[in-house]
Amino acid sequence: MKTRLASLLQQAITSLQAQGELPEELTLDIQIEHTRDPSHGDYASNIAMMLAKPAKKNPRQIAQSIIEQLPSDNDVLEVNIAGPGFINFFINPLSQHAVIGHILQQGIRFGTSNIANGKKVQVEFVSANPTGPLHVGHGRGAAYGATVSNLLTAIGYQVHREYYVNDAGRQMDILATSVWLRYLESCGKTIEFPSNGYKGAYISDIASSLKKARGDAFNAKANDVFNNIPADEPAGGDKEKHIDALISRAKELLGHDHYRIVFDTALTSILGDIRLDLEDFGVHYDDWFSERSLMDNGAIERAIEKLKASGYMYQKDGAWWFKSTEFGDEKDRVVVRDNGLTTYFASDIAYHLHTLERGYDIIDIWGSDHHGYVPRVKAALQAMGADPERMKVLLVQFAVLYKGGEKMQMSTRSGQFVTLRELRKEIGSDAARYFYVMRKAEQHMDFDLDLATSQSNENPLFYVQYAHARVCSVMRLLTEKGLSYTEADGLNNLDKLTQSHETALIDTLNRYPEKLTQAAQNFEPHQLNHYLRELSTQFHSYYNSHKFIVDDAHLMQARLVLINATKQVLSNGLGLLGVNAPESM
RNA sequence: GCGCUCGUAGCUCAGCUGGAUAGAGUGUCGCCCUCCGAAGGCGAAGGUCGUGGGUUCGACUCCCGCCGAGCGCGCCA
Repeated sequence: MKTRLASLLQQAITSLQAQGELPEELTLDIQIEHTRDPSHGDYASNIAMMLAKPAKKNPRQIAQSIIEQLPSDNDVLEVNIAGPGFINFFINPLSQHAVIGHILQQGIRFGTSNIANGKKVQVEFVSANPTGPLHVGHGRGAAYGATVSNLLTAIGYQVHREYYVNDAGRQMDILATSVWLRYLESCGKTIEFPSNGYKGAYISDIASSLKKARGDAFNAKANDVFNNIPADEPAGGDKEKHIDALISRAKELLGHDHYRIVFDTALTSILGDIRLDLEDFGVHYDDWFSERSLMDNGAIERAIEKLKASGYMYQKDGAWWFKSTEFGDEKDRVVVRDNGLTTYFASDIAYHLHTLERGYDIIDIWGSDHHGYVPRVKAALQAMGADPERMKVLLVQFAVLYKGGEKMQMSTRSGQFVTLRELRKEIGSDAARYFYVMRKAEQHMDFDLDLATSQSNENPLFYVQYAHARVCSVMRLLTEKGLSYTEADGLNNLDKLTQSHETALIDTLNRYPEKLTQAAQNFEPHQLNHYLRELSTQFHSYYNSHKFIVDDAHLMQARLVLINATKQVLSNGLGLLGVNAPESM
């Protein structure tokens, strides 16, 4: 309907231009919006006010001229001027009713489109270091990324969901060493556990399963382990130097093969746990991309060569630097360290290049604490001749957890955090998925555990699910009464739906496709979330003021057709959010 | 100090990319079940949109200053 009205306006303006009433040269951006106030009609355009300046005329006068030139349309009942120069359109309610038939006919596909025309895009999200279980902070990125992926798919993108696994680097070495030290403890050794090691209970679990599977294969004497290791922080030393020395010692005492076994056992165990967690959370991936594979197959080396060839690399203090400042970054960045090892940045450059080369545009979903990282990656892509616009970073603020009114501090290292698994156990996947995308992603979010766990009506998810279940309940009752539902009959009697509750509900159903499109294009699941809330509100209100199962058979079928269409849209929307639409509660 | 993000009802947050009288939920206070599920509905109260300027027909929205919050500023990832 919007595009139809825009086209009508376009025609009117064109003929006014031909008559010399409006200047020939105009850059038109015809905006049609839904009115907020029903007394302003169904749709409104501000085009007359936008034309006021170039035409050097009073907006109301322009609006009058446009209306006079407007081609007639059977579904446009009335057009008038209001306020400073708005053009308000009143639409034939019967034309709005047609949406009900569309919804029932298209079913789960209603609202989807192909406006992206199959464009390939990769959404990379969560990608937490496999050094521990996912916590509630990761949960928001998971829910957001999965939902954004669903939304993009719904408007015709070919979406590739990917988890970038940081299975290389120092953090992983710290993990492996932490496991090994716990393993030594399980062998009866007395260990002073490093302050910078991973202290979670899951480390000991991995260590004891290693002990069970391999016996004493990795055993060592405590003296050999700690001999000549610089002091830890509590002992007045440097915790970083302490842990680095322990890593070297672990590699030395275990030898390459055994160290690798400890390392891979830890990695496999934790990553397996993460995968399971995400699956249970309804978050699915097309690929789990290994950082180490980039090293093994030479992709990092190739990327570095490409950067060097671009002329934006230089050597200083024994390291290779990338001149990211040339592209607006705050400072230049090290790509190859003076010890010859590549940085995480180098891996990331190779990873992004690799993705672009496979034909995907990139959507990275990162915690907002990584925002400073964006310019350098874009700079690298640009230096290598790629279009940085093909990479988009969506930042997600961490949710701050509250319990008993107290803010909960979280740290993976110390092992003190609420895991995603615990959260799901307490409030269920549906509530967690819904809660996480209730707010705009870059907005700080307070996640009140007491509220979410209260299972009460304070939880907005129940409200939406309840609307869906209520329709199902009505249909069950219909059957119990020995009555039947005849869709065709209902669709033939839509003109009986004239109550204000009914026209309002139909109007909201009409908005679903554009709402979905908008939510997808702006990467804003919360818009869909709010829409579903609004749709539910109108349904509940309708439910309370009118009975659906009435004596007038035609009216009853018309109403049943309307509430079934509502149920379909609720189900479609909840589905995109990764939430169940229950038949009963 | 510099950079990014953000300040909207008591609380948690929307505000359709510059439009008409700034909206929801929650909380508080009134009502509504002989009735398809009251996990519901109807109504009331609640605001200097952090603050001071600017841009224009028109600003919560765009620009600048200030105040306040979070994050970032490693040859860590």
